Amino acid sequence: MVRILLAEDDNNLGTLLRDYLGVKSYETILVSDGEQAWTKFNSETFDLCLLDVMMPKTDGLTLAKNIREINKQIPIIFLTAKNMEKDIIEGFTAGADDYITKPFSMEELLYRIEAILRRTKGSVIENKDVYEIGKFTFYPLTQILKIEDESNKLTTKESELLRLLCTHRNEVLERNFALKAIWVDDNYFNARSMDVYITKLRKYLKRDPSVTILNVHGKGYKLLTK
Amino acid sequence: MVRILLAEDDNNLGTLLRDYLGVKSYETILVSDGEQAWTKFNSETFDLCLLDVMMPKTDGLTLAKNIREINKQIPIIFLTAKNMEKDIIEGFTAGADDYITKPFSMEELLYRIEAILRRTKGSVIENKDVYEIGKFTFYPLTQILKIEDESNKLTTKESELLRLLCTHRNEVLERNFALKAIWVDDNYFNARSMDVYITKLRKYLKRDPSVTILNVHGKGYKLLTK
DNA sequence: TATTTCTGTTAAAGAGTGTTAAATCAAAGT
DNA sequence: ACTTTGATTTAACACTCTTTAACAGAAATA
Repeated sequence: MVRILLAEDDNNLGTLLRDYLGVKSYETILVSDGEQAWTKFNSETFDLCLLDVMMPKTDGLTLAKNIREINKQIPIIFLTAKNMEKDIIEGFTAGADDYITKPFSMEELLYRIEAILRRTKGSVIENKDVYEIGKFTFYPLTQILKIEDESNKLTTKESELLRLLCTHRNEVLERNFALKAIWVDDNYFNARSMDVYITKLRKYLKRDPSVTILNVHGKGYKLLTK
Repeated sequence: MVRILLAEDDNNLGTLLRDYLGVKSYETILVSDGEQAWTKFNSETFDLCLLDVMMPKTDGLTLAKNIREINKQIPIIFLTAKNMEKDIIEGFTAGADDYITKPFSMEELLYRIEAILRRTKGSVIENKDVYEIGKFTFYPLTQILKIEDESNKLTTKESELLRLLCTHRNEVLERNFALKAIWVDDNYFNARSMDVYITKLRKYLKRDPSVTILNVHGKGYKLLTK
């Protein structure tokens, strides 16, 4: 059972998140300011912290700094407002941590959480580490894509994108979702970068013609294995 | 046989839905509050839940949460009032689930149900992935339309529209229905856009003169294969 | 018949995508 | 610190998809 400490002062959003994460079977403890969060953190054990940056008493960034002093491992995800200075956040999110910008969809947040847990804890989550794609076998952990005699070591970005396509097989993987998940920021240039990676993946996947990455105009991509 | 658990406290609407879904050969069990629904859910097996959000005893959202705890797979569609907070619903409908806003047409609901079953269970429904249209063969998944030697890769919109025409073969596909299904919004411009696509499809289908897309003035289109 | 609304068709504009190559960046070794 | 290597981003160009505009014709309505 994964335990999450959620510090969020907007009570509506807070309970919504707690309930949603609960449904997804994460045990989530909700507190509404930085001081409570600090107290909770010191009296119980958690696997992940979800901290609003703007909070009463102690703000999220300071809180994170304090938490880091006594625990260098625990993943921290910040919930930030859209207009927040990027520099400030990035200073704190270096390392294994991450942040997500309001407003975000529940699905997005869930993806971040799973991604981080996948990296830190080993396979708490349904961390499938083998995908069969037509004649290919894809090992996201080692980033290796095999077909018959040939074996390719994918780069990080290639592998992450292919993995997302796999988890959304036969349905549309939305551009924005993939961008936010892999590139964090979904600006024009990252979008173009992603296009380049789609081309790379298509090149790899050419050896089995029954495998296609289909574009859905204005939406995203669909991985088909006919 | 697909089994649906329908929880709806308005008895008129409830029986109406049950009968309609019955005609469409979904075995539908109707209950009128959240507690009954919970009891039924635990004593029998279902393929899909259709839950009114506002219900006596246990409301739909809470019920869904309970159901989720013991079954992570089953698709849940909420029936919601028009004025309900979108955020709240979306929080719970992320993932494989969906919701539909009252008032809705039966056909609309049916379309949602089929869409969801298509995604979750593999092809319970006429998730036909091949349609024969006169001398043509149409593969909606890969968006390919074949006739004899010629093979055309359709665009997303072309393919979706042709697919809808196929599922309504020999009956009228209503403009509004197609617009909502494909374009989401049924405003003037999208309607004109759809006209353009009808022209495109007719152009493709010219090679077999026994295939016609007939206009039904003021209603929609009918795909005929004589 | 006159008028309005709806449909058919074509072409253009605008936005999105595919691809290749060069530039930049970052890590690792010398 | 310098160089090398490989990954990633940026740039450039061609092309595709979708929407919008424009005009013409058909069907309904008064």
